[in-house]
Amino acid sequence: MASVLSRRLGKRSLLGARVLGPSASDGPSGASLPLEPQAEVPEGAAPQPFLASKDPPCQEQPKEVLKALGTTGLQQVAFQPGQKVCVWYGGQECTGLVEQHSWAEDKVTVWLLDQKLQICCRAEEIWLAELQGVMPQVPPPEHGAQAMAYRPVSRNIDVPKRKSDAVEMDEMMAAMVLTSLSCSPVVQSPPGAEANFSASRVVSGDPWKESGDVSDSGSSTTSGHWSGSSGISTPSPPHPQASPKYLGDAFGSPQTDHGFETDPDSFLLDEPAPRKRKNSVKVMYKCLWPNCGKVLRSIVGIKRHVKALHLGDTVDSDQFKREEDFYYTEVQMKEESAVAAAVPSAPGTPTAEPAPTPRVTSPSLATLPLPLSKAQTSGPEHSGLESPLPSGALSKSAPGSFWHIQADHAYQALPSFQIPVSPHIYTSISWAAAPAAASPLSPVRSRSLSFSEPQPPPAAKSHLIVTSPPRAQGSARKARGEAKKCRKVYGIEHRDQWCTACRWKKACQRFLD
DNA sequence: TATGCCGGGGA
DNA sequence: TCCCCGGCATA
Repeated sequence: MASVLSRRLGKRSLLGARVLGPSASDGPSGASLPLEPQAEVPEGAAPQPFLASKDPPCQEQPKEVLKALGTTGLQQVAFQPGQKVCVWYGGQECTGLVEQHSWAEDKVTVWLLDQKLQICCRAEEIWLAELQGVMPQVPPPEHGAQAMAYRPVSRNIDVPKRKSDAVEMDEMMAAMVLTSLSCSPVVQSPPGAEANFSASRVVSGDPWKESGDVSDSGSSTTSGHWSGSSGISTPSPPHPQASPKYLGDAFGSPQTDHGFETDPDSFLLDEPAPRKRKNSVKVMYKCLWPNCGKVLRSIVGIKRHVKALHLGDTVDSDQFKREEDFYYTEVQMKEESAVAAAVPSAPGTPTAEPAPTPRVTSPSLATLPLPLSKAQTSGPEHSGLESPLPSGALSKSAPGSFWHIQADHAYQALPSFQIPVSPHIYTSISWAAAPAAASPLSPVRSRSLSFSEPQPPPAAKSHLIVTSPPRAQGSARKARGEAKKCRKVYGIEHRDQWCTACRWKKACQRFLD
């Protein structure tokens, strides 16, 4: 556990290092960015600052102008490529050329002449340069088109021809934008900090290609995730809000740094289940979500499962990032059962239906308090698992007194038994220090036995060896008591004074706890 | 490392 | 059944 824990903590520490900081956008642009899902970002996911979508001077002007022109809706303005427009960007009004106007999303891609970069914003945030009197070098051919742009009629423009391309491009841009929003915190930086950088980058190369590099600048590990896929065709990593279809991808947490998320997991994916114990105990990961109980073999799988199926859309902000860590638990089970449990549910196929074997245990797990808060789950494992256990027949019918009733040789009256298979098990909250091991005789395991016993369908679990309650209780390894044992009392040199049990290295019968 | 004790085995 | 001990878990 320690390794896993440390690794997990390590991941968290890595996450803590991610740069997606508050972005401290003091400018007009950054301030509105996180709150405005519609806000656009320069395409290419470049960390270019975004223009203020809500900037009053920006919006009022075009509104008035358009209203004056009898426009029914701002969104109806048609911009044509090459059109010279004004846009509020970087706290100032900038002129640029329209590159594309996506009608479907009402977004306009504008090439800023001053900044020499490309931005994407809503049509309503753009107004024609002529109306401002800022029409120095408008190409004559576009003049007529500009005039038509004032009319909200798309019929004057060859919309169908452009629409498909524009939509496609805008979808891509939107994807990249969303990606950059979630991956590249630099995007939210104040314009001034990035203007030069972005400009130089864009000027020197294809803006589309910049996404990957820019992502690199945001986080070195982030690039590993999607810079490779930042090609023109599929640039978008999942964004749960925008593209729920990507929920299946475990790394779609919107506000998380995908790079940090992905890389450690990819390591974990390949590594064998940590801490295999001598008795072929295999570590599984069980979903603690109520009524789920899915068991997967890999952390990646369980995270993916939790994220995709349970957290999914709720993962919306930093405070929820990696929340899935708290919805799964490590489970140790014997190899055979582990395999049986793992086979039906491959990590790569996170489905809602639990694996056969784990499902049997799920009712109990379903009673677990949902670890909604870290404080709630920060307790040791038994806080979650053992509390429901006493309801089991074993626990109630076999108090510890039974053990104490045993005679001096009680240990001999307790034939050893092995639990061949089963979800016996100790579980531990993933980030809590787990017991060093699940000894076959540990009390934890004993509880686990009772924990598994009330399972309804015994027939379906024929592999579960039903053990007699007294034995189950008696065989539980006694917790180390505070009472002095013969060895301590009499010392090793007076071994003859020890109780028989102590002499035989059995549980002391003289100084019962 | 010391202690407690389970599991196993020999007598 | 008595007795012992290897080995493991835990403090």
